[in-house]
Amino acid sequence: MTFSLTSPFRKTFSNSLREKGLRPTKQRECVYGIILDKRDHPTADDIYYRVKKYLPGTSFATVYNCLETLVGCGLVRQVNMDRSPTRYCPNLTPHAHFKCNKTGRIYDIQIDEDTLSRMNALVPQGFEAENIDLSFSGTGNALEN
Amino acid sequence: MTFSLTSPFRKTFSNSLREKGLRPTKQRECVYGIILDKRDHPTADDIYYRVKKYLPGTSFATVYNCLETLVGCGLVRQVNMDRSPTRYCPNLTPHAHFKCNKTGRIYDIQIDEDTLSRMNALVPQGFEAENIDLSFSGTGNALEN
DNA sequence: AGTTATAAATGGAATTATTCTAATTATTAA
DNA sequence: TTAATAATTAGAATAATTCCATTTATAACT
Repeated sequence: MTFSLTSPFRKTFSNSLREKGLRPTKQRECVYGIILDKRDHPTADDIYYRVKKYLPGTSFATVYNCLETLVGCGLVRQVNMDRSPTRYCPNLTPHAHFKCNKTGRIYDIQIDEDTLSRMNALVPQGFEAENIDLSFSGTGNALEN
Repeated sequence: MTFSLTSPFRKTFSNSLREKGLRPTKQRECVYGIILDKRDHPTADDIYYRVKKYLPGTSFATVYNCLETLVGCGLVRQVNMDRSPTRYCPNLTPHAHFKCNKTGRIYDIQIDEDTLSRMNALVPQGFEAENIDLSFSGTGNALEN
């Protein structure tokens, strides 16, 4: 059994790939579906084991390849916190991340327009920011811990 | 020949270490001096080769050990951009980093109090941020490139 | 449908930054 | 000056990721 995207996601998925002349393979669909599914910022390793349940023949290289492709198409984003393994996130709105040092869990934090533009205003003349990255670490939601 | 800190830095250096019951060794002084010297955000690798000029017997493990110690004492800060090697920075004021994708160079960007407090205000109730990290990447200072 | 050209997937080896380990050397306190 | 402890050392180990050569799947064209 393969991991099937629901219709609107499937459309976004194949359109984004086709726009770049790339093929919507079942491995790519599965990886994308898994990232959309739990939204728990899984690592490549996490994704690998989840993909295996649907497509047992999948290799690590494929997971990395798929992730690179999905990132390249703008379908998912990489989240890097310090030197820990890269995590993947389907939330494409401007947001920051908060990592709880106790649980390792990562939370999305929305950034309002005003704060976002202030942050962008920090960039000096002559510099052109393509990417902005804001992250926090500390102790997470006391209620959940 | 060893790398000697100028008097005010040397004092900060040995005080910070002694406060934690750690020894101000020549390797630690050298690593710290090198980070203060060029302020170009060197990697452990960069630091290793620079240290070797002064203390040829120094090993990689020592460089990593020294860096860990210096970070632990709050004398230097780690700068992580994506998955690239960790860089080290003696600037302890609140500041962001800008990485030029063309040259690889990293620039410090000051963060004003107002913007900083707005960023901190993004953290939701129940979360306690110990660390905040803001970084940009894109194309750097056109005049310098 | 069948062929062909090309893109993607695969398994395993290689790479890279970093950490660990056990033995040696240096520093500090008594 | 010695003893206790901390730091350094060389090299092995690890972990995440990338590379490579081969096989398989996909899409375009008969």
